[in-house]
Amino acid sequence: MDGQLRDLGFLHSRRDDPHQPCPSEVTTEVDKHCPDDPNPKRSIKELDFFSGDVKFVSHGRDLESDDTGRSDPSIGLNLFALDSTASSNGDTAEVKMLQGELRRLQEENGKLKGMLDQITKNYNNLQGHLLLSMHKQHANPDLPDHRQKHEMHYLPPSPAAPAGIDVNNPIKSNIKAEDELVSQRATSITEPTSEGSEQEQQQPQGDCEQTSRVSPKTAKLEHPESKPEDQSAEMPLRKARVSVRARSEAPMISDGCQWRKYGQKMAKGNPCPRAYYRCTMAVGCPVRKQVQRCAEDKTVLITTYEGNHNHLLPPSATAMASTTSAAAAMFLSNSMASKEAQAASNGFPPPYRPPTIVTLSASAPFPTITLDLTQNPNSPIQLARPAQPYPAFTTAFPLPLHGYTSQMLGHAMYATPAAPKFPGTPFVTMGGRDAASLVETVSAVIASDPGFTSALAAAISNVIGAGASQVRNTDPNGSSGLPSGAVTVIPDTPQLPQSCTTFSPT
DNA sequence: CGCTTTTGACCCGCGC
DNA sequence: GCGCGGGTCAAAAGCG
Repeated sequence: MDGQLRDLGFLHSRRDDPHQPCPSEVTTEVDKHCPDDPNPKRSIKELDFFSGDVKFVSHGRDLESDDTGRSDPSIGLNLFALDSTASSNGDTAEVKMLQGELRRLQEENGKLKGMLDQITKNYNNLQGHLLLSMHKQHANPDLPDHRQKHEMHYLPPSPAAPAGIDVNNPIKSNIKAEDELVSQRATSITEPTSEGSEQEQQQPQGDCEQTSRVSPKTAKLEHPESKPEDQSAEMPLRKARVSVRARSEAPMISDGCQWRKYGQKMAKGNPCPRAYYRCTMAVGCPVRKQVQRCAEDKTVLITTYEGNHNHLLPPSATAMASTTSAAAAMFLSNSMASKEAQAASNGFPPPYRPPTIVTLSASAPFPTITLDLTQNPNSPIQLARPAQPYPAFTTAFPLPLHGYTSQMLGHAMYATPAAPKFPGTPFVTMGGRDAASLVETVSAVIASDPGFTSALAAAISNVIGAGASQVRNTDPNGSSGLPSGAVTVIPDTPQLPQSCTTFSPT
């Protein structure tokens, strides 16, 4: 998890927060999109959510890895260029002050690392408990009826989900995802093949893991000869979607996939038109997405995904796909056993008390889980250390970096009927499976903040002093020509080993 | 010229 | 049956 958190890279917005002035001292890619942008059309085109080649390396890591006061050139951010300049100016007092600050930051980094290690251990323990309990539940034929019926709602009617996560069987996919997360946490993730998915589902119930993945109920529902009335009665939710709410001035967020617009409609109750896109990365890809601005807040862009990709996704697309699919899986699995999840969550130790809430509606023909990246119920967000030297982070970076991973999910997650409105519908807390997709959701949360890049730049410049180095953002297309002093962000956004945009348990 | 976007028409499900 | 709204189609227009 250390690597995952450190590598929480992601995401920068091509179009920065419109409410923030373009940085002057700190030069970022955002500068390209200032009003004097020579290519204004491009600049406001899209908010790049999960650009795969965007990297972010925590300065703490730099400090730890290099005590000489020089940053790793491969990282590209010369955080300590001031040392030489200060020395050349003979300002030894300032140098000493900076060195003291450096030591203090190193100590802080060590503390945080220790905290992170502890969290990682607890997380792994929790995963183990969760998997164990899930195995027991699947192996237990005396499962309560309501639980079994819930499971049947979402079991796969088709042989296999084509791309990655078996969103039609979230328990199975979650188990797999968690297994792989445990075993390959720090390794690069390769794209799964659809053949792999098929093999998984077609394998006999041999070992314990597969027994847990393929329950007798699963096998029953996979056979089309099941009574139609049974299916219709047991599957009230014919389609599910994942909606992402993000604040952006751009007409569309860039999620790494290629989309072609095929329609636009005026939706009732919203003065903003709804645009319809289909994935064009592969012929016949069934994935659709709708993009519409929120009626209440036009700065909020609502992107709704539907369907499974039938092709492999580029790295830049897997983060969003994993996020949405994980959210969908969480939603489905949680809706299966909301009571159990709530009971379980209440038993979690404080760091793992699931922070995410889900609202469910049994009447929705198209239940939608909404990743709301526009608000933070835990506001105001503060860093763990109040007397911190990164004021820009506390003001512009809406992520609670308390060190407790669960709190990173401060943004609410909703499951609603198609319209992403949040009335006072009953909600349940998410179960421990949240942890499996924590990183993806966190990445989305960070991505949601269009001011993240500028905040990062401001924070760094605040640490090292203005003008020490130019801080640039990376161009998702790699065309910006990263200077040596640039902030480099690790591209391997942590992701689930599988990826698909979302799911359709039809 | 090929691809994408636009936009009116059409289809379908649902409620009355 | 009718109207409404959501979703899709497909011809025309735009663009590089």
